[in-house]
Amino acid sequence: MNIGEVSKKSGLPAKTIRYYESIGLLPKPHRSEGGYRVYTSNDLMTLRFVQRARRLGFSVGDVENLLALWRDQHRSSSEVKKLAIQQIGSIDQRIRALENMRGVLIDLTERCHGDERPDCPILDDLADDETEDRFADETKT
Amino acid sequence: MNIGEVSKKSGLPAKTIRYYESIGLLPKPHRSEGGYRVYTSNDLMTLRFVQRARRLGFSVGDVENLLALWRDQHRSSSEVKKLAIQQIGSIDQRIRALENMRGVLIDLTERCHGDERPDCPILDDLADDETEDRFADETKT
DNA sequence: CTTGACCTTCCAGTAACTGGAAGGTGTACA
DNA sequence: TGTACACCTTCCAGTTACTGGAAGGTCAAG
Repeated sequence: MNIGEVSKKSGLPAKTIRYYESIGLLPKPHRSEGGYRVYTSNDLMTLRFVQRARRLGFSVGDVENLLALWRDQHRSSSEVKKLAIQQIGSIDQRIRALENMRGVLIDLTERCHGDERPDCPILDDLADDETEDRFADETKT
Repeated sequence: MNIGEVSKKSGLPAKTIRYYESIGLLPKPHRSEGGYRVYTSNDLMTLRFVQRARRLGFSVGDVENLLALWRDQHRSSSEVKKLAIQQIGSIDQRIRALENMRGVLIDLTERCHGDERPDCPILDDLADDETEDRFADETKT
């Protein structure tokens, strides 16, 4: 299979596959006479694995670890689970941060009449000295 | 005020303030004899505004628009509200994407016993051909 | 007159791609 | 046999929003 085909079958853009190869996440595939990358169905499985792990929000570095564990017949499932649980933690943090933003924005838009007039609590609050803490980052608690 | 002071008072790192200046988000401040940036309390207000808008997740480009509206006495509040509502929409999207990831990960970790043994549904599902759709990106709906 | 905190510019690196240019390959069709 | 066209190659640059670090200038105190 050429890169275009595995790209379609894995859901990873060809550019991205080459990029993953260049950073060492993926092993270098065989090359045809003409210099084209040639992939086996095994390679395709790896690409699928990578694509799914990325979709779950794992960083490229994490995917590297997951791939290593996947290939290691002697891994313990606890190592894998640990990575997954860390990932859930970081996702939870991001969700909380976004929900904070969302809350403030909802409040601001509800108080803004949104018509021709220039006065606007959104801008006022962003500028206002007294409003300090409503914009604070509460994700550290 | 020198940059260190406005940095403390605005919550923006000095590096970031210089960076914002370099990309044209902030106007060039006056300079002292020795070449130090000198900020007025007006400049400080702008820095605070920027910092708060960024904390609400607005992109630097959005902040530029918000700043322009803030400075424009003839703006209509509807323009501001529109930006805020767009921002809520994009936050909602991101939250939904993260919640999808979270759901899949929770399910995977619940099914993984996490002990010494190597067998692990997390890796199996990432690799498995039959598992396709559970990893699909449902944020487009 | 030196120490130390603070400031300056500039270059490079981060994450994870993405776009585009310039050019080679492979094949189907006239 | 030619040529059109899709597909492939490498390489360089750009994206977002900073951040780190080096090399060196400024300023106030002691």
